Amino acid sequence: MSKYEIHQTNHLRSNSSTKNDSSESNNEFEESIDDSNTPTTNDNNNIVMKTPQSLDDLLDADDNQNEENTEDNENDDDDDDDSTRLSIDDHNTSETTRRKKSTRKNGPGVLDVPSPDVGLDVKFGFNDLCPVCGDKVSGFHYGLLTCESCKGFFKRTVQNKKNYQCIDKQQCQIDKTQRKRCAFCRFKKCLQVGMKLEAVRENRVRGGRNKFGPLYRRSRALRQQIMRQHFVSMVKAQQNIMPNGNGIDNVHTPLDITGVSNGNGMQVKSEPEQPNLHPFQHMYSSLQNPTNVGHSSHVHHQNHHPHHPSSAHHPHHYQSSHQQQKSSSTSASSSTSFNVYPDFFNTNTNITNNSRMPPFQLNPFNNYYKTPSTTYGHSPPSLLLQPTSSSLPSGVSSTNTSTNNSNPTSGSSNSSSSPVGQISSKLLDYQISSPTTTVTGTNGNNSTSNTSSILSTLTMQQQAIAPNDPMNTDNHTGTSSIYFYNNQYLAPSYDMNDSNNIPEILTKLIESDQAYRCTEVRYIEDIQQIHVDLARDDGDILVVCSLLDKLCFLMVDWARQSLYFKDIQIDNQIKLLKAAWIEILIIDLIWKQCQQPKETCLNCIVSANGQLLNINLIQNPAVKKLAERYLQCVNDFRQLQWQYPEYLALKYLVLFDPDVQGVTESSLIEEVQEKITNALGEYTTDHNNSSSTSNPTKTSPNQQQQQMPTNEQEKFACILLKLPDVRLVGNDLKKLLQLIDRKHDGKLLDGCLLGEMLNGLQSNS
DNA sequence: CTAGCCTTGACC
DNA sequence: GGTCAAGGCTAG
Repeated sequence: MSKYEIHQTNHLRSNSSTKNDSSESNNEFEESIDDSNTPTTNDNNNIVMKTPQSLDDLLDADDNQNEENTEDNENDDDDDDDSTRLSIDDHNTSETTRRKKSTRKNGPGVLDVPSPDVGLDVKFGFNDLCPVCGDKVSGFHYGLLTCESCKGFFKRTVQNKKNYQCIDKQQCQIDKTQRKRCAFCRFKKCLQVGMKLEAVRENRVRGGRNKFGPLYRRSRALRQQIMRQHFVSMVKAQQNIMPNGNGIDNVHTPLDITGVSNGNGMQVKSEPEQPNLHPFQHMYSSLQNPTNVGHSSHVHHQNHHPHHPSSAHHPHHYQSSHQQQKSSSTSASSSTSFNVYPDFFNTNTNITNNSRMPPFQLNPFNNYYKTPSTTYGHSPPSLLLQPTSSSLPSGVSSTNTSTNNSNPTSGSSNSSSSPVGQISSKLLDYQISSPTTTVTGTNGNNSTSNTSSILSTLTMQQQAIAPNDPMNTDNHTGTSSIYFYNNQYLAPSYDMNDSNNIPEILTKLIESDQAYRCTEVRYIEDIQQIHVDLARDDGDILVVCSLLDKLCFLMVDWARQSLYFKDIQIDNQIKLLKAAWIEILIIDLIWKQCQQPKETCLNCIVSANGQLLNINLIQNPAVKKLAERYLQCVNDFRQLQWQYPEYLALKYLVLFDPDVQGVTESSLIEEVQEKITNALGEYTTDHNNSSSTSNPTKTSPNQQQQQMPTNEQEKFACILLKLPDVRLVGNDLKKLLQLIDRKHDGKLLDGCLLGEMLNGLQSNS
């Protein structure tokens, strides 16, 4: 079994193991997020009409310059799309017929060839495994590549409104041999990996195609690209071994990938029996709110009432969505969802009992945004570094902080106790509180504080610092950007002289990122002043949320200045960000932690503020499990010897998801995604250094199944296949934040960017 | 009930 | 007319 194959299998195991690790939370999470999404969003929509606005504002600054560049791209994309589709379809046309013939007898085969293909699969690692049970994939079914049996099982379950129960702890391992043992866990896993309820037709109409066609097509195209990279890697690896090329008789050249002999006289199908699913399309697109595409009634109900009373009272009782509907009217979703964290904040009556707090204090962020003399009023005095506060545009910040409900300096219509005003004032406060006195000075943007838009302020600051002059930052902050890089925040000190053999696109990404990091330094200083005290009864959740909120801000700031992204229409930018923000955030954190010596943070999460957070101090078991899962991700990436260009590419791949609902420039986005995918594949081929350290030196049983690449072609796949784990962590984090927010009647994150992202994701992801 | 195989039909 | 992802059928 190839590493690639192992990895995918392990991904499945990983899902299962993480389920074991956090089975309760996982399951509960799963229900609670759906549960919380809709009502919370509804609530917020009712209460906070402005929610998208601040994000809009953040992005609108570049609107003017981005409005005119889509048409050509769209045309180009269409061409690309067609060509991609052509190659695929051409290939499929010949292959499918043969496949149908062979699979009838041999079962659904990824490579459509009988036993000899096992060796081929092992060799290339391109075997597709059902994300539910690990059996061989027979095609796209209900949204993703699954095996025939899981397809049928899913169909029967949904059509017949099955009501399963788990006799164990809802943690049953689902694999090919045990998938019959627990229908409850099997169906749960079907949903987890992303099988779409709405793809099961209520009217049982046969034939035809569904609305997922384009998604499937893109998936295939991306999978083909992955395979192409594998072949390129394989060829290069072989050439390294046998420079004369004689050693690659059985290795397909990149040009052969749509139909080549494997050397055994067998036709190797590049697609759809391609490498593992592209993470973005199915495995990785799992656990999303089905609302995106949900049309059938049961989907609708699933979305709105996943947390039905029966599930709360009978944890082993799984109801079909239809049945959930029946019971949903009596569901107290809010209360039941909190059962996930029965002891969360229990001791903090000041927080949980909102009635004791004056209105503006219901939003604890006020404490952090509004305290005079510092942006973070709650921070321990020792951490209240003076440069920040002293560098605040005096008068601006002090005025801001002198009141809890207005931002006079903004001159904004938002300045009031309204949610919009809170957002603006908070972000502006954050913005201005950054040590950027030189920025405001150089740009003459005293007007900054007078502008009505947070974004315009941000834009002013962006313009103040020449983005391509890294040293500018030093002048402004008195702190070398290298200081931060060497302190391993996000961007390492990357020697562009090492850019030999780096794909041009990645070089551009690096340049873009490094330029941004220089402007980012001042914000990082701000963030580094935050101190989290996990020993607090509430886990210092307010500070954590404040930190995350600022990271959201940074992420938006980064994205809107990033290569390619700024060429996208603003409304699409918003959609992409809302869909990807949590994963980008997680990736950033993982990257940061990967830059630290492993020994220094074995059981610690390296927070964005540089603080080491010992997860053993986390009181809540579910949260602790989430932290452990996160650390597992960190460990996996660390073993991959994840490199800076790879990290950047991954962020871009997450961000540029053409399947985000409502995005209108999907072709352009897809083109970027493809470019980055190709570049990443090329880079991992040329710059792999993980093989020497890839021997699993696992320390825990759960990790034993995790596999790391032994060669470059597999590193590429392993990196991509880590995305599902990133998403799982991100989803759980979102659920946690939503639960906490709801625990505070939605006022904890009300009016801040984090809350906006959190509650706005429903319509986009 | 499972899962492999067959039929259907919108889409290309 | 081919594709392929739906639903249907049925032996085990």
